[in-house]
Amino acid sequence: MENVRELFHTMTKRLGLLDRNCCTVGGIELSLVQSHILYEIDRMNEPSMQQVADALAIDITTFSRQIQTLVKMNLVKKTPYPQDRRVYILSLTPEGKYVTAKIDAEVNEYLGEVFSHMSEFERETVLRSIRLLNECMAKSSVCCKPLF
Amino acid sequence: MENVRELFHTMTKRLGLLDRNCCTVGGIELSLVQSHILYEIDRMNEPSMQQVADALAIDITTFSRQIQTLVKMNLVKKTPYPQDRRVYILSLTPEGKYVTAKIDAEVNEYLGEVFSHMSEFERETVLRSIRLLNECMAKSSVCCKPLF
DNA sequence: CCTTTTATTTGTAATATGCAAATATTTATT
DNA sequence: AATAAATATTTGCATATTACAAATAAAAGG
Repeated sequence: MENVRELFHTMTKRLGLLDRNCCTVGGIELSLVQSHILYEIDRMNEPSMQQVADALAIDITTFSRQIQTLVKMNLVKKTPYPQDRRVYILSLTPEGKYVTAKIDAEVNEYLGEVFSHMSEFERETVLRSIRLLNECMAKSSVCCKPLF
Repeated sequence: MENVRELFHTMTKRLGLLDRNCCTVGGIELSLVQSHILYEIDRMNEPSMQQVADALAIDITTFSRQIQTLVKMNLVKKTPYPQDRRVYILSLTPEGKYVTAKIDAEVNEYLGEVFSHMSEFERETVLRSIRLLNECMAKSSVCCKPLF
């Protein structure tokens, strides 16, 4: 199957770099992990700690401390969940929303630039390919299946 | 541009998980970073410390210590470079080669399984898409350009 | 020669990680 | 209802990772 792994390796390396370069907003500097946490919280619907940690495959104890940091930075809010008092619901503060949106815009701008080197047809093909790849990864029993 | 970032986010998250799950060979447990270092050393031609660190965009001081660990684990060999005595050439020990090959096989097996959920045509399309994407990222001035 | 640049290592301090155990609360079982 | 088992989250602790600044050593330039 030729150099498939190299293809993927190159891609993830570059996308990872892009991701890393998009972690600074104004005066605030985030780690990659922190930026991913904000992204997930924004995307999920009133998630609990455990749910976000699972979605990111981060150990819950590490996650707990990361959240403490993000709360101190005033980017994340922890709300006790009345129906189950063991649980905390996570949400973004206005500042957290702003930062997350800013990062999102930056990533999208970069991706837009990358796609600007393609024709409309190529762009559609690439996006369809990634969608298909994601579906197949979800189907696969080897790795991602149990989590997503 | 729709949910492009989400598409990429999902993909990199899953590929990252796959990568993480492929770091244990026999009794040896590697961190993700260490597995990437072995991969790069294997791929590059008699690289120096600096070259590998640059390729992986790892800070050279961090890299230096990672290499010390890998040398202690008997996976990597550092050879002084006669033409420039500041430089060390990195290579894999037989054990390092074995571990690297094993990881490679495991990753490829997983990728093969993912692709098994596609038709031949889809598979070709996806691989062509990733190749194209890599080319366009290389062209882009926003992020990866200077490094690769 | 002497200064500057480059490759690598070490000092040090901050941060991240994850296992084990603690705490609090809910659910299940008797 | 009382007790046991399960779940969500936090802390203790030991280790690993990270990166800036400075040290060392060798090469290159003037």
